[in-house]
Amino acid sequence: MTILFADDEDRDRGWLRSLLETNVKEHGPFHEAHDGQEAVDMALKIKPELVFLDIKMPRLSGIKAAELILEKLPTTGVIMLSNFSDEVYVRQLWKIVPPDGAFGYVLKNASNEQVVEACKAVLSGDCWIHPGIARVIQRTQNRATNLTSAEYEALVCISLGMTDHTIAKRLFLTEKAVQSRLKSLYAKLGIPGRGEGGENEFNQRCRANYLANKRGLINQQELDEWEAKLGAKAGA
Amino acid sequence: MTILFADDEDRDRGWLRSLLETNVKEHGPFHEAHDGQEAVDMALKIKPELVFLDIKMPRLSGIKAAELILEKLPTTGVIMLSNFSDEVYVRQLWKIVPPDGAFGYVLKNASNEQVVEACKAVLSGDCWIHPGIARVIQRTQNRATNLTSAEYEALVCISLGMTDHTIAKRLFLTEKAVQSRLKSLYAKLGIPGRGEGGENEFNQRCRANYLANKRGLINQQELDEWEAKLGAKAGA
DNA sequence: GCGGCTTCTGGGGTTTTCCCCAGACAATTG
DNA sequence: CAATTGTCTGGGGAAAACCCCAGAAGCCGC
Repeated sequence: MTILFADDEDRDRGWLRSLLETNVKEHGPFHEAHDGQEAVDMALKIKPELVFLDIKMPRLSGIKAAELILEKLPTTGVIMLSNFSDEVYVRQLWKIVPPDGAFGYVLKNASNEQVVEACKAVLSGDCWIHPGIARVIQRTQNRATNLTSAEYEALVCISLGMTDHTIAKRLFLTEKAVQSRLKSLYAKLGIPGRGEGGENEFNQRCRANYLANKRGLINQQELDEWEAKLGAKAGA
Repeated sequence: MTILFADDEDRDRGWLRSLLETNVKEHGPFHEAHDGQEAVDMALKIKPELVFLDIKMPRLSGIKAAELILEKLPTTGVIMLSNFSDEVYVRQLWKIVPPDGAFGYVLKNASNEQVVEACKAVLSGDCWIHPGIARVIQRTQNRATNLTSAEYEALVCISLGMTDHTIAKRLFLTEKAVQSRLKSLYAKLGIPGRGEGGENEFNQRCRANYLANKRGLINQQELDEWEAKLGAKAGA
């Protein structure tokens, strides 16, 4: 039984280590990585049966790391760890996991039992998804609530605080096109228009922000990365 | 040496327990609470010398718990644990800690050494503040960047997606007053006005949101609580 | 090949947000 | 006491955001 786990924080590595030591029979020494790149390197060398990957790690995200590992070793069991129940990540993960691969997605506020459960499931070829994410997954498959990439793009832009005009220039669109994207975005998020809100009238732009954050469609870290990307483009 | 720690997550209690067991000499059995209320009850009974409190806990937040404990037992050493480097919390904490009290503030991504360090500091009557928060504390004391409560209130409202008109009604102000608050808020966050942004024109409302989140002035959990409060008021 | 969907386009409108200006009042501070 | 700061007040104006409408191009599945 070869197990690798990757996390950049002392606390979480310690957590996993003691958890696995007491719950996995016939465990060998565990292999620990401190970031995504190290995890990939180690995985390719030791060919573990099971890999735990934190999503947020320096150098290489857990998602990317999983992609690289599964590319070479598609039968590896992968369990993602995350602080967030974010739709963004579930989305991304869905794309890279082989259709018949075994993987798990557990939130970091999971109980010890849940982690052990996920561990067993993945080792026996099943998937284990944290209860808190079940509804998220439903949403990614629902037409009426699942955002298209155009809408998502617009969402990111307004979340960064751009005006319609600025967005149009950045994405090479007309302002009308931007407004069109926003309109359908608001609709999918279920934000009432002017006059439909009764006593609670909303500023749709800001409301979209709030709801998107709440649903985990976006989060601060993701936005910061976008900001870096788009900001650089703007500087040129 | 009597030590109490309170956290609602398996992982973090496990972390603290093993950390303290290996690093604190002559430790007795540690006392563990699972939420804020339990922490207060236990503290009043066992009168610990040191208390670890997670900020985000069910029933009673760590901040409130600290307040109640310090009220009765002002000499207790308190170490707050947080996932965030949020200004909101530092602010609140500042108010309730007795001027000569010893307390610590450590982020949950701290290394094991840092926690031990904080522990020692507080036990010997010093304060220990996580490096990542030093600048936050500076900001809370800087005139030009520290928000007044009026500005903060406005910030929360726009982050929830309210319009000027809705805010005015909720807070019993004129719309002009709301705009006045927003204007100074934008200024303190350093958001350029119309025409001042050059190529990057901003929607100040949304930009304020983004920056406030980035600085930890607000976060999703806090907003959700406000939403519940203000939403209830609106329903009536 | 036909509907269905998304996306972009355009005209022409209302409301909201933000801008500049200036004044008044209370509380704090030197 | 004066000076400063935070807050609310007001008028009037420009720009942005949002509203309705309708049409056309492209892509997909049936």
